[in-house]
Amino acid sequence: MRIIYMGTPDIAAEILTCLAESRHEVVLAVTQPDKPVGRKQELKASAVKETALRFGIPVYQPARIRDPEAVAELARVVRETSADIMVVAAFGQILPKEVLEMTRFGCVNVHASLLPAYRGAAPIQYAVIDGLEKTGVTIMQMDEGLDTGDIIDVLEIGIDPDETGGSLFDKMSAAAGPFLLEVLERIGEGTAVRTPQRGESSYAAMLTRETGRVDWTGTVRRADCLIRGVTPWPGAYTLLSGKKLKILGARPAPEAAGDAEPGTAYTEKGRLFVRCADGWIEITRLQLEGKKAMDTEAFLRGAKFAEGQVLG
RNA sequence: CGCGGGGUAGAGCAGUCCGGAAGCUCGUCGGGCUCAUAACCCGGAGGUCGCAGGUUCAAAUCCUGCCCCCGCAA
Repeated sequence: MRIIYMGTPDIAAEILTCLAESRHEVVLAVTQPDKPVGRKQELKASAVKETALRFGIPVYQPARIRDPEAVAELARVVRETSADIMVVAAFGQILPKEVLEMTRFGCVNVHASLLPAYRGAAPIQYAVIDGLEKTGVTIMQMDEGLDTGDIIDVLEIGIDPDETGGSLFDKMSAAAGPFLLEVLERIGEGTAVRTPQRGESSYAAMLTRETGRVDWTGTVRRADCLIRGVTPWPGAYTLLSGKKLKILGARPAPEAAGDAEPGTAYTEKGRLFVRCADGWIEITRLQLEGKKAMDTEAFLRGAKFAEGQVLG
């Protein structure tokens, strides 16, 4: 099939790679405009743009896909390339009806959750934050709502006890491409079955940096899931004497005994434990504002800690 | 010119404001104690103090320029 692809971040780029290497032809990659990034505010291309350029696929970066100008451009490409379908994965913009109906097979979306749960921007991280045991990839026929279209197929993916947002991202990225190819096959043959979404829906809003702030008054399990879910982005953190302390690695420490106020830090032999409502969590790797990331053991050699110090 | 922290022994830090012998914790090497030990005791090695200039009798410390790392913001 001739495909118009829309997507932006890493996961979308991996799926694009899979398509580009398949027998299908990607005739255009639509992605978000380059954005200023980093300390120097240099413009950076999205992962999808970089991948598209690598495969020699034309790139289109409309500020708003709903603008008449952008719709007209897409229509032109569809006409000139006889594109059959649009595939959308983490694109970041809502498509107008004209675009949805522009090609023979319409628009299909690859979404990283078992819909209708976790519609929206951050389904992967929230699956970990909420402590789920499984999630999945859903491919659906897009409609005008936000992740509300009819389901074509789902692929379940297990979440490990030590899963992080990043590791789950990798698992889903790797699984999504081949799964999509399979589904495209059925769509092309006309054997794809579309089923309305059933069950209770939920919404996974975009993560902000504040999402990563650990609430030590919650349970160990909640803190553990949150830390893993927001790792490596936006990253978990707490405050140490008013400075931001990133938590890069942590694990529940059921072996640690004793009670203390939530947030109390306890150090022993190069290890650092923090008290939650119902137990202790060990921080294994961290980074203080302005400093490099390091293992807790190294950090504690600098002896910045007073015993009984409270974090948060 | 966005704001801010930092570059000192293998690791993590103090010392810089108020120039005047290079320190701390850990690691490492050797010895001792011990049934034994990641515990304890004694001793040792290891550093062009990011780079280049300048001021000074004397610079990690003051002045100038440059390089690199990181937090915020976006």
